[in-house]
Amino acid sequence: MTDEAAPTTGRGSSPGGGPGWAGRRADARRNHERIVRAAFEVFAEKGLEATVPEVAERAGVGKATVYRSYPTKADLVAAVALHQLEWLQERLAAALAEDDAGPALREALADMLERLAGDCAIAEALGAGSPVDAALQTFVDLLGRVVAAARDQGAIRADVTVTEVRVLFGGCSVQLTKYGERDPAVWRHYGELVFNALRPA
Amino acid sequence: MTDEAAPTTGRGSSPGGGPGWAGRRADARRNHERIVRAAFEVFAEKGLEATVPEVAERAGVGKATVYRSYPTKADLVAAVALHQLEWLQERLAAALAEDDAGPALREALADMLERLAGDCAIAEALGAGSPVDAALQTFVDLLGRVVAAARDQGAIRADVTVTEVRVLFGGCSVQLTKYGERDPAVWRHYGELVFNALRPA
DNA sequence: AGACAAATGGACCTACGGGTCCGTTTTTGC
DNA sequence: GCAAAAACGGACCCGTAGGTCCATTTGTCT
Repeated sequence: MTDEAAPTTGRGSSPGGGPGWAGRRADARRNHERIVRAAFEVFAEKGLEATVPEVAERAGVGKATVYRSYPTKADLVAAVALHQLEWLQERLAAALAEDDAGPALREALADMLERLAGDCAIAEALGAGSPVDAALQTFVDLLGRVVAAARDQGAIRADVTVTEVRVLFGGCSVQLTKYGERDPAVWRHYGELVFNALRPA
Repeated sequence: MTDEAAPTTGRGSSPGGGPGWAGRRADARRNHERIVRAAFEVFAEKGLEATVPEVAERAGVGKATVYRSYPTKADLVAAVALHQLEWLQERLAAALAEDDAGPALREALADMLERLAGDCAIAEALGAGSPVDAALQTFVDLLGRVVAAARDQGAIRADVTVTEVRVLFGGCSVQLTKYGERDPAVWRHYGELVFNALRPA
């Protein structure tokens, strides 16, 4: 049953792009759309503790329909997180292309946190042992390169590690979510704080 | 005798030296000790997701015995968190007594994180909506005073808020726990990073 | 030692969430 | 319009964890 449709490792969750979705029935594709959107909303509002039935109800479909597209809850989370991760990676790639690595990192951090405002799912999934470990690796690699560039230019301390940035960045996400902070401007501000933490003495 | 001291349905979920413990049987008090210690260990190792049966087993007692002292799991968590919170508050009080507010804050942050190394329970409970809200208020008040002092002396930026410190501090705790970092020295280092984030431009 | 209350712990109940099954409905190709 | 295939979704199973009950044990007091 269900051949390549089930993204066991969180694969072709992007609608319209996956070739595996070619032969699918129209209503199936439509429902799939709604499920992803519902999952994003629900996880954003209530965190990863939100239940699959909850997502199903929000999407207006049955539990089984959700499980057909995503065999396990982790797959569903991964799909949502992956969507955001892609955006973050693009943002980091853009930062990497800039000349002044310091401001590039600073703005990237602010932009990324602003983007994550109110999105528990990715925030919690950014930690270790998440269901998107593979994709996370790419993200971390990119982040590492941006950090290295800033370090080489002396914009941040010479002993700053990617892990440090990750911890501070992820920590802010989780905490802001916990506090129910929804204002993107505030999230953005924390991006600057994180950058400040890295500045040379 | 000993009938005057709340014979049945003990109820009191907040032990810890209260007068209500006077007439208790010796073994009861001893078990209670073990339960608290076990809860601390288990929560520290596995986070708040650890189960009550797990704590009971570690303590070498039955589930019901745990529930007799702490009617609900939240009470148990609160007891453990409270213990750590007291230490943190004392540390902040000490910082408040120092002259140089900047270094005082910096060292306090480092000491506190060092103390929290590997202790998921308090880390997770430090967020909003925790079962120790009341005690947390005191903690936040104290932290606020230390921050204010540092701010007044120009050791940190003039627009730093307690919330910012709390978010960064709590964020580090949660993330470091998630990553399984156990080295107190590393935790300590993050305390310095947090302080750095607050420095004036 | 003996008796009584305090304390214990294993059996038990219940709620809930992840995940599956299968009869029914909807698309689609002819 | 019709049949086959695809998709649906409500009913169902199961494991787990919070919380309760009561027969039995154990400490304490005389």
